[in-house]
Amino acid sequence: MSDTEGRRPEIMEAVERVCRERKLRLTPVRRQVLELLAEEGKALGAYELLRKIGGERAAAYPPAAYRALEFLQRNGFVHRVRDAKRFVACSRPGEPHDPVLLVCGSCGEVEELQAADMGSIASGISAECGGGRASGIGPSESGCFLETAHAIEIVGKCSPCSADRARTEQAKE
Amino acid sequence: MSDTEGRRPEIMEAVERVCRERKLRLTPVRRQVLELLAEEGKALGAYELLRKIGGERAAAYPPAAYRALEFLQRNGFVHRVRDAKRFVACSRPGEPHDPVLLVCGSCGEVEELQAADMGSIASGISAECGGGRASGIGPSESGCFLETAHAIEIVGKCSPCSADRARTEQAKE
DNA sequence: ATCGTTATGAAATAATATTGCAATTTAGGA
DNA sequence: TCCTAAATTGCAATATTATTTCATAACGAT
Repeated sequence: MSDTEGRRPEIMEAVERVCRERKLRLTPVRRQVLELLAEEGKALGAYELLRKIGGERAAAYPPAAYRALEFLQRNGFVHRVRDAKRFVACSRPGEPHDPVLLVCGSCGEVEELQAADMGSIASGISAECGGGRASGIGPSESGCFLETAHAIEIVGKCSPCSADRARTEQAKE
Repeated sequence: MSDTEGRRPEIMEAVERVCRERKLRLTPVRRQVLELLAEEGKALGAYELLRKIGGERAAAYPPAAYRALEFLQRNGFVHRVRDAKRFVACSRPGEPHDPVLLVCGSCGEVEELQAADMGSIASGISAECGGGRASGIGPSESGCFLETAHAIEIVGKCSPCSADRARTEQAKE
């Protein structure tokens, strides 16, 4: 169901390697947050993580979670799912890729796709001003638009939720 | 700079027409919220709108804004910019289109593009299960993913902010 | 006119996220 | 080894965004 479900060891290993290479400090809190996300294999909220990492006490200390998440995000180990106000472990930590997050508007499930074409379109938008306008995206009025590390999110309805909906509609008759 | 700047009359007229056609109730609060968004021509937060629509009193009453925004959104007159936690008037109210919102991560400016190819890729993802997989996006592991009315957002850096950044970098030398 | 639906008023509170400052730890150079 | 600058953490307070609940009012179709 999820991209990272059951891949915790693999993901942790990859992240540890990257941190060694880039001399990043994967401190206990940061590691724990990442482990939780990789383990669960789904998007979790900051306060959900807080409750998990420290019992009652840490639950009252939001910045701990946000700081760890900020670090993990900045280094490409975690994606922030803005639509769902959640965070999800990256399925390809450290590797260059073009993530597209499919967010279910009903249940909040998030799936990470790798989208070559989507990425190239985004690059088209974000390429040098006036250039790279392939793919039918028109010129931006405000000119140049540089893409950052943010993932593109697409909100829709996942398979189980679509099924639920169909069942509900049917039940109405 | 913005898509709707200076287009308030045009937009209001279009929305009024659509509401008549579809028998939607464009009540005073809803109209006022839309007018503000169309007038400003940029994305505004719910509490910003609240302060504008009712002085001190209404400022204390969030649901008024959220309810109006929910109506406007549901009917395609306003886009919710989740990344920026803002709302922006749709540049093509009532018309079928494939909006892509370019959100500046620095200043929060939002620009609405019409993206035929982006739209078709999204449709590819969201088409009937197993079908419509053009454009290089692979099949979703979770199967079918139906697109909703949500706009796709791409976060980057707008032209002025890029210039600011360049100037700052230069200043450091 | 009345009934069901839809919209508004109001208070409270939930959920998410940030700021500022002090204390500590760490990495790297003198 | 010691020192220093930078990064990280602890902690309190608070800001910002969004929703829930219940009651009242307006609307629109019969």
